[in-house]
Amino acid sequence: MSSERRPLDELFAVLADPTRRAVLEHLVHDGPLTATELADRFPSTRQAIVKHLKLLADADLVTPERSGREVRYRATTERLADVVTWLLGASAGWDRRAERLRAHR
Amino acid sequence: MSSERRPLDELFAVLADPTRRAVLEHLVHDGPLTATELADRFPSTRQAIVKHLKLLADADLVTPERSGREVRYRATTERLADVVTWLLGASAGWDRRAERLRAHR
DNA sequence: ACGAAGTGCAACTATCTGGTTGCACATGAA
DNA sequence: TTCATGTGCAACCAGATAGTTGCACTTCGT
Repeated sequence: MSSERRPLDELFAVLADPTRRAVLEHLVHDGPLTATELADRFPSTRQAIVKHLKLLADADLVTPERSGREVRYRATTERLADVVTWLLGASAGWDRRAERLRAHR
Repeated sequence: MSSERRPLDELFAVLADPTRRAVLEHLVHDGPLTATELADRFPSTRQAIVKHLKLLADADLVTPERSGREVRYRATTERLADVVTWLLGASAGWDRRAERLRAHR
C-alpha cells in the first residue's frame, strides 16, 4: 500500500480547486513566478493567490524561493506520483488500461 | 489541452474526501454493495453514505443498480483515467518518472 | 533619505459541505 | 394484511474555505 492517508487527503483537496491547478499549470509552463505576477494572470486578488500558494506549498506541490524582496514559486511534483499511485491502486482489476499503467510504475 | 475542465473539478473534489475514497475501495474490493451495507462499515450514518454515493454517482465513479427494494452501487472507473491524464499532463517535463508513465498512456 | 514595489498578517463575509435527525414511502416475507 | 427492512426527502448545524479589504513591514532604486 502507498500507506499514509492524510497527505493523500491533502493532495486531492489541494488539487480539487481549479484556480490552484491553473496556478500549477502556469508555474510549469512559464517557470517560477511571484504571487504578484500570478495575480496578474487571474481575476482574483494577490491575497487570494497567496493563500492558494500557501496551500500548494504545504502540500509540497510548490516551493517558495526568496530572492531579495520577492518570492518566486517553483512547481515541484514528486507528490503527484502519490496521487497517481492511489488512482492506479484503486482501479486495480478494474480495466485493462489501468493495468497497463500500473505495470509501468 | 486536457479536455473538459468542469468534470475534472468535480472528479478531484469528489476524490478529495477520504470517506468517499474508502467507499470506492470497499466497492472495488467487496463488489457491489447497498448504502445500508456500506454504512455498517463506517462510523457515519446511512444518510451520510447516501450523500457520498450521490456525489460519486454524479461524477460517474459509481453506478446504482436497483433490484427490488434495494440499490446496489457498483464502482465504474473510466473517469479515473481522466484524473491520471491531467496529472501526467501537468507534470510533463517535470521528472523522468512522469515521463515514463506518460509514455504508456 | 525617500518613495515605490513587493510581501505578510489579520479580520470579516459568504458559501459550501459533511454530518446529523426525523419522517414518509416502497417492497418483501410471514 | 401486517410488519420489518430498505430507500428517499428535507431541514438543520458546525466547521472549512475561497475570497475580500485594510494596513504594516521590507527591500530596491534614485
